[in-house]
Amino acid sequence: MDEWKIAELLRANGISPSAQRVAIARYVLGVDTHPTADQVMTEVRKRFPIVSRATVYNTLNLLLNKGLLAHYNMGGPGGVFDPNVRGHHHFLDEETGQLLDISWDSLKVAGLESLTDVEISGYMVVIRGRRKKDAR
Amino acid sequence: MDEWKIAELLRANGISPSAQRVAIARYVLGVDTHPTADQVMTEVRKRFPIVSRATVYNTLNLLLNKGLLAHYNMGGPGGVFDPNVRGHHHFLDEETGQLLDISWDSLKVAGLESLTDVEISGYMVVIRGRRKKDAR
DNA sequence: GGACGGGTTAAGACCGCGTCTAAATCTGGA
DNA sequence: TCCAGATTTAGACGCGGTCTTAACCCGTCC
Repeated sequence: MDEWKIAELLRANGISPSAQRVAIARYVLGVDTHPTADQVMTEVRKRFPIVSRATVYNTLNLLLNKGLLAHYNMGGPGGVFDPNVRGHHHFLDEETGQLLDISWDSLKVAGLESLTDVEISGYMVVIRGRRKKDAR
Repeated sequence: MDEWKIAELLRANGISPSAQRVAIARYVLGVDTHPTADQVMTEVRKRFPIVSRATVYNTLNLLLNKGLLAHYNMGGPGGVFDPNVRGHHHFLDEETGQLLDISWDSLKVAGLESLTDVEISGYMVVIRGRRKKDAR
């Protein structure tokens, strides 16, 4: 996504698109991995050398609040960010700690209707395991 | 569970049952909530006034390594411990941050067999939402 | 009994992640 | 251009958790 479109997107969500914010959003909304805040900072600084830690966190929190980004705390220390805000599931590789996406349609969860006393706003399946060596 | 049985259990897992360890294990293996490390320390100190933070963490990690305890990092800061190590699902209350257990049998996940390139060692469904006021 | 030695504990230093604060800087409108 | 509000920066701070070091306990050997 080019910078213009990112700026558009930010504006559409009520965020003034400063240079720093565009750089951060451009990176984090485009990844197909699940970067930590620190990885975001490192990557953004390659293009935009001096961005303070506070600005990175501020911007990530802005994007979170606007629903443009999701945030998980699965294993390991520190949460990870995920630009894929549509429903999907996760696979946590126990060897590497890597978190991989599993498409929403590949799994079905039955029995949610039995939870009568809660309003469900979302759910996901979290699978832990290892990738098979021969299939990698 | 009385102290004798706790000591037995620890010994059976190769942990020498010191007084501190028994006090910690007795509390954390008996709760039906999901305490943080800090809550464990506070509760244990009610019975065993002076236990250092290091000892609490050491013991919790011992129990984790022996598989007597599980540890999650869902929402909010700091992980929580769970003495229920059999499979079950979780409901995360978005209002209070509370984490509740959902029995394994109440939900069914279909489609796991489509993940052919991984060895699954475990999985759970994580549901986010709010408890209905009128049903509480 | 007294000395030794391994395992356990205590207290506090330390570290990493994230937030907060205060001051400097930028931006856009009058 | 000038001003006011928004944004950014650097560093202090707070919290959760780990590490270090010394003290302690307890069984064994002399």
